[in-house]
Amino acid sequence: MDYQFKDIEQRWQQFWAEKQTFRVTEDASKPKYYVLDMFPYPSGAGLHVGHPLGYIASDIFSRYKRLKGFNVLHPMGYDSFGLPAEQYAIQTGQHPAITTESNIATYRRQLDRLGFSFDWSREVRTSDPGYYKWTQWIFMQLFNSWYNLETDRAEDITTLIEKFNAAGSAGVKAVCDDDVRNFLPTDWAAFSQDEKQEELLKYRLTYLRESTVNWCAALGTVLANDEVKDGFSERGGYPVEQKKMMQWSMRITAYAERLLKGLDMIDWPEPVKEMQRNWIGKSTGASVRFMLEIPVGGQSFIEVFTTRVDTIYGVSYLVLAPEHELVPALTTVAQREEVEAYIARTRKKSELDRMADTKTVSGAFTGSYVVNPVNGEKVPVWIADYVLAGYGTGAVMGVPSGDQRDWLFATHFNLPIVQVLDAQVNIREQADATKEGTYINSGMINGMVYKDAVSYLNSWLEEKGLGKAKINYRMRDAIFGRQRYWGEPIPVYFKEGLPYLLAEPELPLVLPEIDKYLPTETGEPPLGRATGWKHQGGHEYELSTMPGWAGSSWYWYRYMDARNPDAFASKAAIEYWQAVDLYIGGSEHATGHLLYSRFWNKFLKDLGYVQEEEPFKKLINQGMIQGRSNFVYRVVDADGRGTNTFVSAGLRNGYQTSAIHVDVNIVNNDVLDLERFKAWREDFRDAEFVLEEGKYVCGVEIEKMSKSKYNVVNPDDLIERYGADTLRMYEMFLGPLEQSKPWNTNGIEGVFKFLRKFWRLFHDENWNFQVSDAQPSPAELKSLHKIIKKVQDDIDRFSFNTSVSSFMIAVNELTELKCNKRAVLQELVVILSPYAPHICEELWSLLGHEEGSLTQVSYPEFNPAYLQEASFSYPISVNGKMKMNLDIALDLSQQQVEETVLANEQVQKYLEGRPHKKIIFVKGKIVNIVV
RNA sequence: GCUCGGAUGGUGGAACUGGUAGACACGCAGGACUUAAAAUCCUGUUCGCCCUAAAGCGAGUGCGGGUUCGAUUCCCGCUCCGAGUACCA
Repeated sequence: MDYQFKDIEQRWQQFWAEKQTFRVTEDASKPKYYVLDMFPYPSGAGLHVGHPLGYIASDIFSRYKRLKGFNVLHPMGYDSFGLPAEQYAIQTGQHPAITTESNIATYRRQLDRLGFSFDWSREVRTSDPGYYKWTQWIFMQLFNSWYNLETDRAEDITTLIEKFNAAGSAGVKAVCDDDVRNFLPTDWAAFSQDEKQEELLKYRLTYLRESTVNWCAALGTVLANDEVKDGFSERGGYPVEQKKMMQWSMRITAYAERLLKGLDMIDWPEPVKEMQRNWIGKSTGASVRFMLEIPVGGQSFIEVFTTRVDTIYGVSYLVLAPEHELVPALTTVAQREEVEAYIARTRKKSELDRMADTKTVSGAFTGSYVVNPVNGEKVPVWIADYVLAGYGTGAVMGVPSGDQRDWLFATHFNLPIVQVLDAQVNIREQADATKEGTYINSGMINGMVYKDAVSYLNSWLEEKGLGKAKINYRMRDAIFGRQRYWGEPIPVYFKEGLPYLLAEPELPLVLPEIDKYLPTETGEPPLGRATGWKHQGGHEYELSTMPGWAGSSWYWYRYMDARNPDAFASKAAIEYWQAVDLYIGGSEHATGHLLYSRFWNKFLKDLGYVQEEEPFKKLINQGMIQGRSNFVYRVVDADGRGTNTFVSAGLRNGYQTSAIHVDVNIVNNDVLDLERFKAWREDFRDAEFVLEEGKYVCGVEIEKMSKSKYNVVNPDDLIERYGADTLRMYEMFLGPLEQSKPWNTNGIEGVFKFLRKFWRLFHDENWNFQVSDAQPSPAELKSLHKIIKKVQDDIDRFSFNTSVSSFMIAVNELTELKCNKRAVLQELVVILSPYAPHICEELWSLLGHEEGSLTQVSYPEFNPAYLQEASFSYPISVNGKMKMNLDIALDLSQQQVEETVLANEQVQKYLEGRPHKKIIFVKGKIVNIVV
């Protein structure tokens, strides 16, 4: 029979499901390999053709690894908490759980049709109470932990209490809030329970604190920094403003250094690592105290952070952020009006304006002065919005000669510019940030070089108590609460305004039913609507829920032991599977999911629950699949009204037209199917066309794939027409996995033809299955062993597109050779099976093997002997220009080759009688005659 | 502005450590089969010149230089496109 992909694919998908072919267990006799896909949020739109790209690649890799003898964990699940289902619930009243459930069913059906080798018995859903019980449990561990800088790891909060008992706050080096109290052991003992809890909260790795947050009024919730892009929410694009609120946060800053260092140990794309480095934003410098001339507001100094302490003799002013807490106290009566006006002005500027407008210099003088600690000079204190309240101390020292922003500021306000290094040039024109040369005008460091000056100043400042070396990070603690319904409830209740954890047996704290998915009348989050939802009937629960990234920050561990009711995963399972060996997903998660996951992983390691410092050993970002839109051009009449006539793209310049998106599914190779177009929309029924060469050619544009642009290509349609094996191979054939590219269905025929041709190798001209047991010829073995090696090399470097080409070459060669030898074809079936599993299973069983045993065989052994040749057709070039080919035996020496080449008549013709200077000979590669 | 990635035929792309540029496929053109169409198969297809044709000659991997017997590949300088990031002191 001809290649009946529909029957074949249905049969094997059913077979795999019934026999649970891809179910894995921890098998100590085999090496393990963990292949993970970023699990999807099940949106209502279902999968488009771009989504499976990464899943296909990871599936090929998983199947290949199995053939190579690995015990492969390859699971799939759903990140099923999230905003869209909740927005839908607000509009329709439908419970998000119901929407989510039906979306998951659609996803599952679509995934199943692609023939993936997932172990579905390990499926997870983040919105399942059996799953989020453990998300809540991890939250509780974080609440019960603090970060000890002496041991450089998270520890149980009890070790902190012991330290307080033994030596008070002085005995503790921790990552904590800025406003921790100083106390003696006796003070600690005298604190009330509430006071103790309040103090401990400043140390916990998840904590409640009044913080400035990104408030998105339209979504009714706060957002983390990575969920905000250019002042708008990443989801939905609504405006975001700064607001002070009591919020749960995660002390991710405690792990800043380890998150940074860990990047050097993992095999990730450099851009992702670079983005994380920038996000963490480490800078090495010093904090320096400038004493106030007159102490104000209980403060006697202003602290600045600088990366160039060596330029401190060049300071001609200090600048504070307009929001800096000392500004009101520092402002003198004479300057009050100007300062207040300036603050009012900056406040009015939105975040966006402030970012867009980086050119204009602005600021105001407070009227106060500080003293430069190194030379006792009087330094004026200004405020300006180029200093950010949120970074460092919110105050900087202005060194106009070394920093361009300071230079612009000083020039604008006529402040002095002092040269500090003899190597600085042109500082009248612009700042020179060089570190070269030796110091001048710089008191005690005059004549020193950069390195010495920095360490000298740092120790001098530290000795005097006026400053010290300091490392600063740009990364902030992550806001962890969301004022939304469809997320994990935070397992906390309040007593006397202080948060307390639930007891472990009370988990999971299940999301309560509510009447409407909106905030309460008093502005509380939706959970405030739940009636009678109180801890043990008395205390208020926390009403915000966890953010979207909570459930995805540890899910790879749940796959290891997905149904365990007693632990997030058993110790044995974690010890066996360890970490993810290959992780495939989109680069949009570079600073969100991938950073938070690394953070939680390190935390779980500190507590001894997991062993690996880094969760994802190798990461690959699959490229985005963009949409490719097609257009028709409607002729517009003199009044600007659309007519009933559509002109082909090549002729549209002769007309006044308007471009209309046309469904890409009724266009083939940019040629419009006229009948289907007329049937597509009622108003096009009587359409008339101006054709070119008898065809209507559509215009093309690359855009995002979306319904409104009619450019969505659904995998189901393609599977219907060509089958899953064709689609799988075509998606790989499109180009390198990591490259972004527009989807174009043109060309899928080529892959389909290939599979038919492959099928035909096993059949005679009447489609009867027929293979021969005869010995393969050397040419056939050569083809086979070429592909054995090629595919193995390609998969090892994730170059799936090139293997598809090689398969085509192999099948072309074998067709040419009329090869139907079992010994060759059988091996070929194994090699192709990761790419096109259905057809290969079918042929495998037709070859007489036990059904389904294809997944247990080994990848064929490569034998280089079959590729060895006696001679090679050398390209002969003259002065590096290829002229001709010449067949020469491979075992000849350089001298023999030279003689052979020079003796050749045609070669002599190219030399035109010129004597050769030398002959370059690279065995098996090239002969180059230099004249 | 900074960081990263990219640029190869009409199109997607290949060329892995410097060694025959354009594999493989799409599209297109021509042909076979067919009453016809579809499907299938065969041939050609980087560009230019020359030509009935065969053959030949020249140019060619964004642009300009360099290293080398030899450069899509390495180095220097630029142009354009894409992504991320942005007063971070």
